[in-house]
Amino acid sequence: MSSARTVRSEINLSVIKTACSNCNLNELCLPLGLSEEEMTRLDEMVTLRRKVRRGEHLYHAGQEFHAIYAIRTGFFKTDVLMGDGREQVTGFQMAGELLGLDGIGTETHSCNAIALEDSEVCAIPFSNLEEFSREIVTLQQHFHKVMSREIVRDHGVMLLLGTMRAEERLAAFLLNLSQRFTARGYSPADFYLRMTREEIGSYLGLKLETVSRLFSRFQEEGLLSVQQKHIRILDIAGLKKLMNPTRPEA
Amino acid sequence: MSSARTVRSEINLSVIKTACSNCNLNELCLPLGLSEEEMTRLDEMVTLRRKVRRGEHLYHAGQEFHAIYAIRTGFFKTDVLMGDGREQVTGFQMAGELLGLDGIGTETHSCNAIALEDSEVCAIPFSNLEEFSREIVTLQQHFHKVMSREIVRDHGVMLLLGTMRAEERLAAFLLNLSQRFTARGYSPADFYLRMTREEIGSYLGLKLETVSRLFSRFQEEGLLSVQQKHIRILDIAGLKKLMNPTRPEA
DNA sequence: TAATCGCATTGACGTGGATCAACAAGTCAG
DNA sequence: CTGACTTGTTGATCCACGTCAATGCGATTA
Repeated sequence: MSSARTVRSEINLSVIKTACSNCNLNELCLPLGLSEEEMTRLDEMVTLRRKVRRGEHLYHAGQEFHAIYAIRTGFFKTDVLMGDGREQVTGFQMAGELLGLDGIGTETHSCNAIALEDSEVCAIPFSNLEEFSREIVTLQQHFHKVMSREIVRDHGVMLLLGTMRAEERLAAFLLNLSQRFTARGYSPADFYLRMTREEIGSYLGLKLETVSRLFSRFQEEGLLSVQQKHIRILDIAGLKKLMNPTRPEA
Repeated sequence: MSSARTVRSEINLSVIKTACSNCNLNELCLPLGLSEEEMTRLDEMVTLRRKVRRGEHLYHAGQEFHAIYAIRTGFFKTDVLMGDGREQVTGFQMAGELLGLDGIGTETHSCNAIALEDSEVCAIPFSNLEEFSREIVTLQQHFHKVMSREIVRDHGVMLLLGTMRAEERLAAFLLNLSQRFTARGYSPADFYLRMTREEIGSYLGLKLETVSRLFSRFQEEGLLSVQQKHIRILDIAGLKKLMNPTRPEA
């Protein structure tokens, strides 16, 4: 149906045409809720696939913005850097999630997006996205929801950073990962972390030593089994209780 | 030109029709960038004015979402509450800024919006906003930018909460307020805080005593003059230097 | 002008997490 | 397999900020 899928062989192999309509992520990603017909129209949107290898940037802070990226496979972190080198990780993103929303406002990316494992993304030129979302109401609504949910997620992180204690933060973090892995069909209780202790710490506003100690303590307490990056959650309820301590008095 | 502005006298006075085209805030608010003709079309959008008195909620977390609110006059805070009563203030909003973006994703507000002084907002039914932004490209683009900037702002708060020390946080907070007052034509250096020390502390991830002590210290150091809620910034450069300490070594 | 109330200031002291430091365990190149 | 390097663990100590408590101050009402 779309002759645009023909790829001239001399083109860089890491940049190839892709189609939402036969992507198994479309239930998690931008096309959610679109009819088959709308989805094939979405395919017309010039979406290029791009490979990003572990450690490489998908985009840099300061770089000009022109596309939103949907993660096809892999795992990313986004961060912002302070003048003196301090880093704040603002999020970890996995398959089906969008990257680059931060760039719309100023037409310049405001953070760095770095692959934590070899990954593949679909690039969606933003002008196309805006054009299509004027025509396809479902797409417009869904896109607005995605942005709004990002804002709500950020508020959750503020709550975490502003008012939770270290152990609550790590528990919240693990439960969040668990839930997202589940949504992707992976085990809720058994997974490999793609990020270092330092990156976890940066995200949670803690130092890597504190994160490491907490992992050890959670293990001692029978909540987790930890072998470096391999985590098994042994007591989900216990973790949840850590996060939501019933108020001491009253 | 718009007969819709006729107000039946029996209608609750706190809910009256309003028009963007003769609002002096339109350079800061949603209509930014619209042509005169587009602006008059925007007026057709059923925008109702609503008064919210000091201490009252504009909306509650959990309440059903149907409108975005543009602040006409006044000052708000938004916050999220934890099960055990801990509060995280997620932002302070002033004239021309939008409230309610958090509700789009789930069609339910995820935070509380509370007036810190007697205020007035314009309610913009979200379905209308989506409809109009399908027709008016400028409006669509501007709305997307506003949402994106909210995300970027939130990342800034994460940076603040996750990696800055107490004095850096307060300096950043004051400079941010100063800049926003300036954009509204007020003095960059002389203003009244509308929020308590506790609310500032909640926003900055600090306790009210720490905030109070920092105000005192900044005053001793000649950076500020503080008399309760009346702040005069005496040394903007000094505050900026506090926020961006040149790295000690290297 | 006194009484009440909410908010702000200040001091004394305690502590959660940071810092500093040593070491262990992976990982990768050759 | 070896050595170099990155990442993770653990202990000892420190300190920025929290906690607890007393006092002050300004606004409001009587």
